[in-house]
Amino acid sequence: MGTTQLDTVPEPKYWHLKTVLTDALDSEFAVGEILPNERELAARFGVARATLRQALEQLELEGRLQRRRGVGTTVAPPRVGVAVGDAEHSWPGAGADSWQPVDSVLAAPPAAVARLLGTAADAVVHTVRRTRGNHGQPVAAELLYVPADSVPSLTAIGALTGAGRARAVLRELQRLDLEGQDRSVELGSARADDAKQLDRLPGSPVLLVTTRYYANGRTVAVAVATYRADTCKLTFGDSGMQLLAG
Amino acid sequence: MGTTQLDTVPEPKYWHLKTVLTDALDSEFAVGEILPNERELAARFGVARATLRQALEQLELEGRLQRRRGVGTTVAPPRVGVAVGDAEHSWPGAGADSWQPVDSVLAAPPAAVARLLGTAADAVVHTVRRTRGNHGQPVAAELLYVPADSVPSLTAIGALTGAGRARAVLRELQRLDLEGQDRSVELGSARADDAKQLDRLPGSPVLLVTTRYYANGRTVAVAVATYRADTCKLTFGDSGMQLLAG
DNA sequence: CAGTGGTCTAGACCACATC
DNA sequence: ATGTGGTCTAGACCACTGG
Repeated sequence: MGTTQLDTVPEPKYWHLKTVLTDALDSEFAVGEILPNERELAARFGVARATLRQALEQLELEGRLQRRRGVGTTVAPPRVGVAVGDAEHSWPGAGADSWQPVDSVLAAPPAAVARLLGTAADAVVHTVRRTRGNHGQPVAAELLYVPADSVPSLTAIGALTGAGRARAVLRELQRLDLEGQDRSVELGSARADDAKQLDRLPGSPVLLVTTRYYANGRTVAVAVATYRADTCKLTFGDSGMQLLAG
Repeated sequence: MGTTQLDTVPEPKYWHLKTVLTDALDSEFAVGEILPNERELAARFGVARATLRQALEQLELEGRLQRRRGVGTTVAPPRVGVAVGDAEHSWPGAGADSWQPVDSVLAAPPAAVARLLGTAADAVVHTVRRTRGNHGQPVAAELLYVPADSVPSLTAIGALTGAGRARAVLRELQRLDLEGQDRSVELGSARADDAKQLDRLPGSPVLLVTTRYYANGRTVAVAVATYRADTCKLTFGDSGMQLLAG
């Protein structure tokens, strides 16, 4: 007789709290405004602080809130769209993009990267670090892995350090004939060094964008970019989008 | 004298725990194996259960673990690559894809979708629900929003229900001349209904893929797909990738 | 039924930012 | 020095799965 499921499972408190807070954020708070502190919010809703925090955590995950230790919890602005596939098949650092080279060293990449590159697990490769900003805020940190034999004409690099060395590697890469590239996006948590560059705590959720560059019939470079998941919305596709995107 | 930063900040316990567990997963456990239960693991490491759970949570976020209430915590298989941009510019449901239409109703879309479609906030649109599976496991749930005037020749739909109705809407859409599309990817948390379809708890982390379809010089449809963030790695780009991907 | 993970509490102390 | 969010504890009970 079609009893629609009423008096069904009791909704968890933190889940209900989340909806209440979401509505409040929509109607009563302006972007950038500081919320009451966690102890007061918990008291106001009659829950333990840990429960309140569980709700805040989800809201931060959804990009609605921003929490900073020692400061407070603020209402986050809508996520910024960050173009990831704006130009089809282009080398990193080509033209004027929003990336900034930081430095470069020779180091053994993580096992997963070595597998993609087809190099031995302990082989060292050029490792270029870049960061990407948006309106003054850091949004991404990237490590680009380039085996030495991908850029054979790169010589006399020993004398270079820092950003200069990073630029030298990118320059050599751009001389190759890019045959293709592909990407994957997955969820991860920020490693300690990336977290510092992104101004977040270690372990905060990030979007990992892995790009593989093909030339000469093989994989010549792999880039792993770490985007702040709380503030970023990655955009792909036709250039027309950014103009219309809300 | 180059004192490398020793006795620096005390690493949080859950962070250290995560590292230890990660190493253990790499060396001592096989995919699918069941870990000791949380109370025992906590005791074994000499921490409170809540602290242990904080570490497990992150590992689940990274796709290393899978936790199921009433069952236990198991070692997760590597993330499956799910093609999102495999075919350039194609209508949903065109050809043989891994999506399965579920049903379709007329309903008012969320405000954010209405904004993308350029419809009034309370205007109803065709809302098609589809699900996507991979090796028998559900990986994504999608809601496709199609304003009625995007498919003017769609008539006599009132008699249809369920999957048949969903297919009818998709069929009409495919008759249009697709001019372009673009996508965005962001982090979200699963709504209650999506969570049920994905066999997850409400609030679990998901990747939201928003696709916008252009035809006749305007946005004719918007799709919001919800992918399980714990098990999915979204792949874009050249078709050659999937063959080589590890 | 017993055992699992999920939720919740009421405290405590710590790291950090700001004044 | 004060106030914030971040970490941690030791418990309790609930919801779910499986034999």
